Amino acid sequence: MTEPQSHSEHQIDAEQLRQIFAQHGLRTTRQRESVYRALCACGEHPTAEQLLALVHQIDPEVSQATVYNTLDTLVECGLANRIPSTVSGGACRYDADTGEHVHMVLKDGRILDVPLDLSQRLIDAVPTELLDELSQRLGVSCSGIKIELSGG
Amino acid sequence: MTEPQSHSEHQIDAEQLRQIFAQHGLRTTRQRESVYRALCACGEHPTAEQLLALVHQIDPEVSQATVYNTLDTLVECGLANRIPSTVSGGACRYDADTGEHVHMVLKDGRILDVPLDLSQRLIDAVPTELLDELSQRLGVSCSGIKIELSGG
DNA sequence: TTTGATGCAAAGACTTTGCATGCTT
DNA sequence: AAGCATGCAAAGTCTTTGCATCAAA
Repeated sequence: MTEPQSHSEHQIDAEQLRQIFAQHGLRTTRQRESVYRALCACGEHPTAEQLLALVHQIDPEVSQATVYNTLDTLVECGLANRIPSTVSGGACRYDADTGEHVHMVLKDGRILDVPLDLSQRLIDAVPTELLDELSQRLGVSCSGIKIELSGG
Repeated sequence: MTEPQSHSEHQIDAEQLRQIFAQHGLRTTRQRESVYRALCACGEHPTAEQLLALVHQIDPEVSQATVYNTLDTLVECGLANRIPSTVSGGACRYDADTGEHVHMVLKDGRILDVPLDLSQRLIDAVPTELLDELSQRLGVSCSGIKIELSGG
């Protein structure tokens, strides 16, 4: 029934990753590659702690601090998204799929991806003219829209 | 231009508040009333720390721990909403307006309310049939939808 | 009077940071 | 060789909790 989503079929190989890091003035390290690979391979949206466990399966010599630092790096490079926790003080989750898509937050805290076609249709359903009107009335420009579903 | 929103013209008086607490098996205390009043009076969406400062203006004898506890209580009673921070480890913000409305998160971390009429139109723009289709495909029922805009 | 609620401080969860060492460039 | 990145542990931020005291019902 609940088939796992994985539309982040990592289109980024080692060489492209190196280039992206370089474009941001960053070095390519074994740890950064491991963290990124583990995140891409993970069907779910892991917390930093869960991700460390996954990373250790392929590279035991990575510290938790480096996972945190690297996740910040990946987010800055546009290689990952940070998903804030919905509960007080809860851990953020991370997503290697930076394409615009919708999440569904389950009661147990897990987060499912909404299939790309449905995500697109949901986002497209929001009329641009509403956002324009809003920008005018609030006096600030609207630069993004995020839709989040809840379910269980 | 950027006129402050305040469509939470606290429709709840002291007596109604008491009743709501009672319905949840909770006592009405001076601290709970103060925290709720301060939250309603606050045009912005304060953090727990900011709210303590506001509460102290009308009732200096309230502790930070009680503000945290009371905010949990208010959320459970449906008297407030918790808005998770968008940054790692950031403080949650709270909103006395529990009606369905859209938030716009500014780059500086502040959160604006989208005027009720626009919020409604944004939410209504999402087609129900898409959510139905999604529920079927993911095998979970969709119980809520949240739209968040970003701007600055 | 009987609990539930508070205040304080300590503990807990999550994340960041300082510094010496190592590795990428 | 130069300097960024790592690992470790400590510190920092936000939130919850244990326990004695207080107050609502």
